[in-house]
Amino acid sequence: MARGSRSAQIPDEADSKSQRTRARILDAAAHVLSVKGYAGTRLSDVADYAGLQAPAIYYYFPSREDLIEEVMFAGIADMRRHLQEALDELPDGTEPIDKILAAVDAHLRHELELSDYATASIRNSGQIPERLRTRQQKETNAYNALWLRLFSEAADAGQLRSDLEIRVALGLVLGALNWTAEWWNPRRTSVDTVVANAQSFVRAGLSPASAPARRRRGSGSRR
Amino acid sequence: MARGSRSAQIPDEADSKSQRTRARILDAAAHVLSVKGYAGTRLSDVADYAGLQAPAIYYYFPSREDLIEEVMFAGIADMRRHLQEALDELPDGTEPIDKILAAVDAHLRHELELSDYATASIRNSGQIPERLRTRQQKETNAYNALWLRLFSEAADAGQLRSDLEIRVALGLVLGALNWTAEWWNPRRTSVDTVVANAQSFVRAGLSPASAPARRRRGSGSRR
Amino acid sequence: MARGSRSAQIPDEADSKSQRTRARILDAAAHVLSVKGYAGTRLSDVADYAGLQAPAIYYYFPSREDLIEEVMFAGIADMRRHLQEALDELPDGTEPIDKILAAVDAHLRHELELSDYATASIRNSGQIPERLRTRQQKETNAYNALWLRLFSEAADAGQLRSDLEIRVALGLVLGALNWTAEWWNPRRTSVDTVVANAQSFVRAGLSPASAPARRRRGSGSRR
Amino acid sequence: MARGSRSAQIPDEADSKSQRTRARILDAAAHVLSVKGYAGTRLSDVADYAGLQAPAIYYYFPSREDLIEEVMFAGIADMRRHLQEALDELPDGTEPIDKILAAVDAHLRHELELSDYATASIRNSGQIPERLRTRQQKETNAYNALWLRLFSEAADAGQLRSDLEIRVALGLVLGALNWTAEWWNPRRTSVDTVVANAQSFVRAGLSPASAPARRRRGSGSRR
DNA sequence: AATGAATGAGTCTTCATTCAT
DNA sequence: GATGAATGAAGACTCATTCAT
Repeated sequence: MARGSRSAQIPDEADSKSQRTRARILDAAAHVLSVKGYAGTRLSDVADYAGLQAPAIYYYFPSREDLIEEVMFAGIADMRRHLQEALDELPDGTEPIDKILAAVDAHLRHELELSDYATASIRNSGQIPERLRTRQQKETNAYNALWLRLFSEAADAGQLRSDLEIRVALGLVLGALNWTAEWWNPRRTSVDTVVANAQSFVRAGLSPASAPARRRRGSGSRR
Repeated sequence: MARGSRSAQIPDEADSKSQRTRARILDAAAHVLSVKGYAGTRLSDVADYAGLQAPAIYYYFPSREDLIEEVMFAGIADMRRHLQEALDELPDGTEPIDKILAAVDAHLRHELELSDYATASIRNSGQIPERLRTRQQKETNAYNALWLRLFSEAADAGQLRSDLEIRVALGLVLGALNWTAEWWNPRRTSVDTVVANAQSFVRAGLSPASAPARRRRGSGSRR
Repeated sequence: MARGSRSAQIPDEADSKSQRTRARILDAAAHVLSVKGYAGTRLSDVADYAGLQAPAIYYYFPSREDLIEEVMFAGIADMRRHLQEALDELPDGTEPIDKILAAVDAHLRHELELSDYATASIRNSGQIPERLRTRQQKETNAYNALWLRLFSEAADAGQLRSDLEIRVALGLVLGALNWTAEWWNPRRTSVDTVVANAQSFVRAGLSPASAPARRRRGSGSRR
Repeated sequence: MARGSRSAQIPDEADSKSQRTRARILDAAAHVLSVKGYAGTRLSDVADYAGLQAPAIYYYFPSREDLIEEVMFAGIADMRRHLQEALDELPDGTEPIDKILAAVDAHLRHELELSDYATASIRNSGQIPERLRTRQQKETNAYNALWLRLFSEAADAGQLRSDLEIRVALGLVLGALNWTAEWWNPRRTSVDTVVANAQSFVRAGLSPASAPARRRRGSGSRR
């Protein structure tokens, strides 16, 4: 259930013992948050999970809210970085629709493989109090802007069906992706299968019917 | 933000003053639950929203947990009834894919127009403690079974692309629908638009490419 | 466990339906009080036991405290009346020690056979708040005065051992009697046996050793 | 009114500051319990008496019930230990009746001098809910068994009047002793006086009349 | 004469947070 | 760096009491 820690993904984050403890607390908070929700996240549970006593958390974070805010922020911030990197790696001239499929791949793999942070961030975005949202909101907007640009480019290239409204279509796609965390069972389906199905579903769901169902050239998937 | 009360939807539920108060409390709980999450739902907030004092709740429900359990259960139970009724109304001989589109219509309209219950139920299904899940779980399974049958029939009729795994595709579709509650803004998009986009997206996303994109005959939408 | 109601013992107390309901509430309160103690006595339990709803009690008593006060008062008041009557029935010239034995008989039978009131009164005398004690205190003093007179007369007649202090001896005797409610099991020992043992114990415990252990002439027991 | 703390009586119980605080809470609970009764015992009163805030109690005890259960248990457990020690100190060959008198001495002094625990235990034994009784019940049975053995030995030695039933006589004696806590006023009578009177009363009350009233040789009394 | 419905006060309990060590 | 001990604020729940019917 618990998935990879952030520090393992991000260079220059695991240094001194102190920083490692801090990371352990963040990871624990992300995990508890993704399971219990904002209001249900108790510092004692986080501390248990991190292997220390609750008051120790205060050595690293000024308050419960700050800790949670950082987890939520890291959730989308990492997601955005991950997506940006995936897009940057695409060769010039990649078709808009293939960029979208690459984004589907990046989003899903990050959500399912890498991080309680993503789940925490996704599940609790509607429940945290306003005052914790500022940084997260900006990052979310930036993330959505990335996606929106992809969709706009696809629309401009005639690769988006004309009966779809861009924003609505984007909401539906992101929903399909975000929700996987709720039902995906790694023992029944591999991540690869989920990714492949999602890409197929999204491509067909968005593309104009006239477009011959070209075999995709692996551009959106790393394997 | 607050949407229709259950009792307005369900006949024989709004009778005596007592029953109306009980319904008001349930509606309030559904609303708070959908916004604040399981652990964040305070009886005092529910009471405020229902226009009475917190202890009055105990006149109608034995405990906070019982109240919440009933909301969660009612959430999917109503959803299932709503979907079942929508399917029952379809004319014999309706194509499998059109049944799915009708289900998309029913699901979305219930979620967006009718009920905090659905949102409460959807958002909190992963957060409530085990002991509150029994009834809800059964109902959820039954609901999913309804959908699964639709997808199976579509697959048998060759109306589902062969590169899609039924269960994965279903998860993606339900995710796209469930997530709408998170981003839909009634002031920017009408429910009809969301429904139309979702139906178009789902039809195209599932159907074999060869299938000519027939204009849908309104079978899935009642308006 | 529940023993006789007061009204059955006291003439002119069971009249109209209203008065019977009032008596039922008092009896119920005495019962609950004797089992749960002062603070543990809830009006809802009293109401259950009396076969009505809690608010109905307010038709007969201004408050919980008034109800309890009346039970406590009735407890010793009845006890005193009962003892007084028993003493009044004794023939002139009854020996002081035999009067004490008659009192032992009266006290025990009232406590064990007749009344939750006595038990309630005895068990809770130390726990009720000061302001409820006034009437009860006076009655208790009067009751103790009755006993004290008996002991004084016995002392004057040389029927109390000189190494006993009157008040201490009285405390011990009343303790032996009062405590029977805590251990007596009607299925193992008859009231008659308890009374006989108590009389024997008290007579021997108080009388000067020189006094030949006369067979008692039944003066202290009516059966 | 408040009497000695347990820890003062029991070696190896007053150690670290933490243990002393725990002991203070127990002492306070015993005191409140002996005055207010089971249902009337508020954690806030206990906390006041112990000189801390109510929630601090939860640092030492999992719940109000656990705290009370421990007080009740300690009440008789200490009593039994105290009695056992007193009996163990008696020289071999002590007459059965003198053992009983020694037990009277031990019981009374513990009850009057040492402990709110005894009073709490005695007064509330009938009022606490079943689930708190398990340990206490066992200890009470063991305590009563000690006394019963003493009475049996006395009966076997012909030192108990034949018109007394052992169990009834024991009930009367323990009642006389237990009840002293209800009336004893240290400003009017010394503990020694109460003990002396009780021993005299019990010896005479139990012994066969034929037995010449030997002067007791102080075996049962410390003076 | 009695009840259904509701409330206000109070109690237990949890939990973030502090602080001395 | 971390913990044991403690606190204040808040929340669920109980219960005596009220009031309209």
